[in-house]
Amino acid sequence: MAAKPEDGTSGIPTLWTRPQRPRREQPALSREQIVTAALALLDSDGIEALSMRKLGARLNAGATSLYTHVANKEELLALAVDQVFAELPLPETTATPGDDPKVWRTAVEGCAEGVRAVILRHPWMVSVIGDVGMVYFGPSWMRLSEAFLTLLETSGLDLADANEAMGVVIGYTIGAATVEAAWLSALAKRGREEQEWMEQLLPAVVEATKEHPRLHRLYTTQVDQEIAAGRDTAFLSGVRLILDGIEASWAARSADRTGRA
Amino acid sequence: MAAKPEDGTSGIPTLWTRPQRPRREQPALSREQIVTAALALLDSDGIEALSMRKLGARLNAGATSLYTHVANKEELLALAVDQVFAELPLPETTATPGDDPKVWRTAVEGCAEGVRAVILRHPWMVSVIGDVGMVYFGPSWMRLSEAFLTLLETSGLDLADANEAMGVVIGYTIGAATVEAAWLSALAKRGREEQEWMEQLLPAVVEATKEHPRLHRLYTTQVDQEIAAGRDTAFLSGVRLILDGIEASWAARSADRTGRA
DNA sequence: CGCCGCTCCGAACACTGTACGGAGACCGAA
DNA sequence: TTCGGTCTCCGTACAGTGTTCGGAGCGGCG
Repeated sequence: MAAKPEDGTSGIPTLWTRPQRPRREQPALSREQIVTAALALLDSDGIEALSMRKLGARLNAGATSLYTHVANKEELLALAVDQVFAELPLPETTATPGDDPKVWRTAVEGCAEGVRAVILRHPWMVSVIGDVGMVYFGPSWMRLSEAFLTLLETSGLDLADANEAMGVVIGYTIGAATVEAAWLSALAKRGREEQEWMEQLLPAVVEATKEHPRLHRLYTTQVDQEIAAGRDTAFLSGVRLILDGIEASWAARSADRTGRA
Repeated sequence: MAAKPEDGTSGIPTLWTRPQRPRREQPALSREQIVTAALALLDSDGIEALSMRKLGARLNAGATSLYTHVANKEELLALAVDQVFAELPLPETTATPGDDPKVWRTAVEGCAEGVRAVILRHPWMVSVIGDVGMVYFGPSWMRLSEAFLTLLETSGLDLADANEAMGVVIGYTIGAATVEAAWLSALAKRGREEQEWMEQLLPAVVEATKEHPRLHRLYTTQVDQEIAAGRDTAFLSGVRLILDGIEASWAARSADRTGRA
């Protein structure tokens, strides 16, 4: 009875009104294209909005067409994560062993802040980072690691120490950003602003912490200034704390070496 | 024609052969029961094996019965996560301000190791921790935080500093454990042992790091001793690094206070 | 007795990821 | 030119998924 909408043909496809597939100038779909479209979808509508069908539709393609360019949804997500890390500017690596610690410290701080920012900018990453264990062998992440190690090594650490230091800084960064992003996207999902949510939730939390005096004090006195802007500086001072530790143990170790020699 | 298997009745249910619902001695299903069953399923078969139907089946119940005790799958997962953190022994809080730093340091180390261990013991947590931002208001986590803060505060930090210190340690712990667990469960999903996977994958990775000299060196020389046992000590030394930083800035700050007074 | 509230659940809905087979387009060889 | 092969795209189909809804059986209360 009714013709399909948007079709312009009668119900039964005849010889004359056949779909007329698009001419193939060039493959029309590419892995890069797919990944960037996926990224756009993820950023705008979040992780649970990404389905192969919706993604296909965005590219004017069928869902199953994607599978000629990407093995899996999982692989697609891994590619997306790597793509995100590609945004990061690499730390500059101009430090030399004699330098003021400030030089490499600020470089490391900047790097950590960059990773955190990238995660907060794409909050869906936290629901994905646990599933794609192989990201750490992706090209973008490798580039970043290499630059990071270069920075630390040219500042005087040997490779093993540099690796350890990187592990600590990156570990902290990922953990802190994960916690923050989880919190933020929990808020976003419920469609609240951080401020007003706090106003509504805090009383309940405070009530629930009757027998946790320290948490109670924390929430009643601290939290107002910890919101939003406070998170940035809190993160940064965490990094600085870690850098203090690294610097101290580094100093101790190189003193040990020279003292022994 | 064929009667349903296991049914013992003919095809059409008559007055006599009616299902005979189980008598209701007591509600037969409870939130706790559901959560523990979910935990068992998650631990044995991983995150993607948990579906409401399978979980129901394990409890000799229909899938939809679960919804009278739990609002969502998401809420169920949040409960499971909280349940897992309930496993943790709380740190002992017997430190006093004058004590040898070793006292609170080892307590903090133990606490961090506990959190990490719990995550590694339930690797599915990492695919879930990013989605349930509210865990940090769950009772178990609150208990843990309170104990942690108590420990630090009775050791001489004021609450704000204690909170910052806790943030750093916990952040690092979650991040490091996330990375480890993601890696481990990526291995597990492919059904390989860590050792043999390394043997197969490493050459490829080393090959892929031709233009990343530091990563190259790292993988060719370091990795063998970083496997398995090495990860524990690597994590611990990371925590120690952080504690160095905390202790230093703590000393500096209290010196500042007494000097000023 | 009727009525309410609670628990359990079968059926159904709207979607999901992905395997498969086929259709058309391109290209190089015969 | 024609033929075969390869590559890309995709309609269909399958085996699930989370969740809603209406109803059924039950216990207890009036």
